[in-house]
Amino acid sequence: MGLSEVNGFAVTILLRARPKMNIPQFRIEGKMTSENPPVIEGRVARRQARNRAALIDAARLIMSQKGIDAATMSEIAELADVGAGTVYNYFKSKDDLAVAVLEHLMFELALKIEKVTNTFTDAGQVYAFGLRTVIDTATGDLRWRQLLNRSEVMANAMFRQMGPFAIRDLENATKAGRFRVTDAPLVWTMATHAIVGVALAVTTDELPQSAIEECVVRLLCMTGIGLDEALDLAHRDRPDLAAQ
Amino acid sequence: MGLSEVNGFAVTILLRARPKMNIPQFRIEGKMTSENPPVIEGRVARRQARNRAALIDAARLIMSQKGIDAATMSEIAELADVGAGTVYNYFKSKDDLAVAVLEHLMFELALKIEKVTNTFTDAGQVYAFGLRTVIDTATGDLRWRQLLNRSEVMANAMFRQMGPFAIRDLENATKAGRFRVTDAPLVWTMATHAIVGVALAVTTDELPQSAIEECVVRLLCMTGIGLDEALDLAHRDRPDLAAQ
DNA sequence: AATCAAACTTGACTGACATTCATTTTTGCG
DNA sequence: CGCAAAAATGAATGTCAGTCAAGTTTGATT
Repeated sequence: MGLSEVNGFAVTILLRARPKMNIPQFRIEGKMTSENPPVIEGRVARRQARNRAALIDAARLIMSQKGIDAATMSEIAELADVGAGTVYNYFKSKDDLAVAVLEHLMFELALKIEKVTNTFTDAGQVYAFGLRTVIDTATGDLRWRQLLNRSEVMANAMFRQMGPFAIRDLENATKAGRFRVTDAPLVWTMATHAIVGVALAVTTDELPQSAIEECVVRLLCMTGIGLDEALDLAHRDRPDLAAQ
Repeated sequence: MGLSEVNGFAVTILLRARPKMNIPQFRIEGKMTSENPPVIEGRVARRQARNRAALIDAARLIMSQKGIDAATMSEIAELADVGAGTVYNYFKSKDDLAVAVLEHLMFELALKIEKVTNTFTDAGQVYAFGLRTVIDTATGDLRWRQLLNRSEVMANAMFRQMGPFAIRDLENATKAGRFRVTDAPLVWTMATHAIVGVALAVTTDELPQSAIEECVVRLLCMTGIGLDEALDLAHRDRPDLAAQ
């Protein structure tokens, strides 16, 4: 929804990648994970919130189209309808903006998953469902494809935004005797990087589509349940996310 | 061996990162994975081999010092003692050069591991030992630290250069009834990305040093042996690699 | 040894940005 | 309305990655 413009690809694409950047400074504080519009004080604050959101949105659009590196700050600024210099009032650097975009994306997905799984009774199944949804999204959603190329950033954003949920689930399932995880953050770190790696390989056709299913199984193996139980867990019914 | 010069860090470091690059063309063919100096025909060919090696060496030195993005082509060319333009006769682009550097590094390590493990009798143990060695190197060797920031490239190089060995071991161990792996390339893809991710997190102090041990265990879990067997395998005696 | 074309080198130059900063505009307030 | 502080702006700066026209080297041929 909302990908209307920029139908094909600008034919004028210059295959650029990885420029150099300087050490930046900036002013405006304030986070805003986009979920929670609990009335913002003051007109300025509101405009800033709007600008920030517009920038993230514009960046998301352009970056997921041409890739993070090929996106230029000026076009992002223009699409967000602010001056080129203004971007730096909101984000320290291009990379910082990219991180914001990715975290935004991840947080949205985390919430979507949370909404479905909070009715589940088996903590293990919650984790399994989360894994599968993330991989499916990463390989299926066009908007993610280009972003996968910066895997550390992607995996990091995934770690931070979905981590609280994932780690909670890993620990719950362990308490319930379902999993055997001693260091949940470690397992989740490994999972995020593996997911991004596999997603990248699948979208590049280095791995077949079918690897996704098996990937979920292997990620479940990492939780210390055996292969058989992992297979069982992975193949259980899974409710559908209300498709994006 | 041979890291003599550049003792500390140039204090003049400019924190740069990710420039833009164009689509390149180039001429000279020829690989040369550095292992196998089987007499190269002709003076030209020899000079080219020397240049290529010098470039990879220079790039390795500088990139592992300032990071891949912050390294500039000119300084690499200068250190390798060739003209700035010459680099492009050997490598299509900066990224291409970086890939060559990483693959070189990986191949060396793969051979080192191979040399030790080809006396092992248990295929599972070979894989386990390989995993541990890679993680130890990635987190311990200073020269690797900076390179981890481009995780996709790193993981990719690892996949390609060590993959033949790793996949062979996974399959052998499976045939021997030791592991239960149906799709070895997938498992190895997941492993490489997870390894790089964990190494990155450890060198960044986001994960404790102790995570390394547990990481090996969890990677072994992915092979379909249970947690207990994984623990057992991970804790077995491991011969030392003749230290770098 | 002299000649020549092909194969290589070279480094000055170009085009592209990311980021900065002097100015201008907007706000909030007395 | 008048001001100082906070924000926005876009022209200007600095830094490369990658190109290319001109200069060298090579080895084959005479």
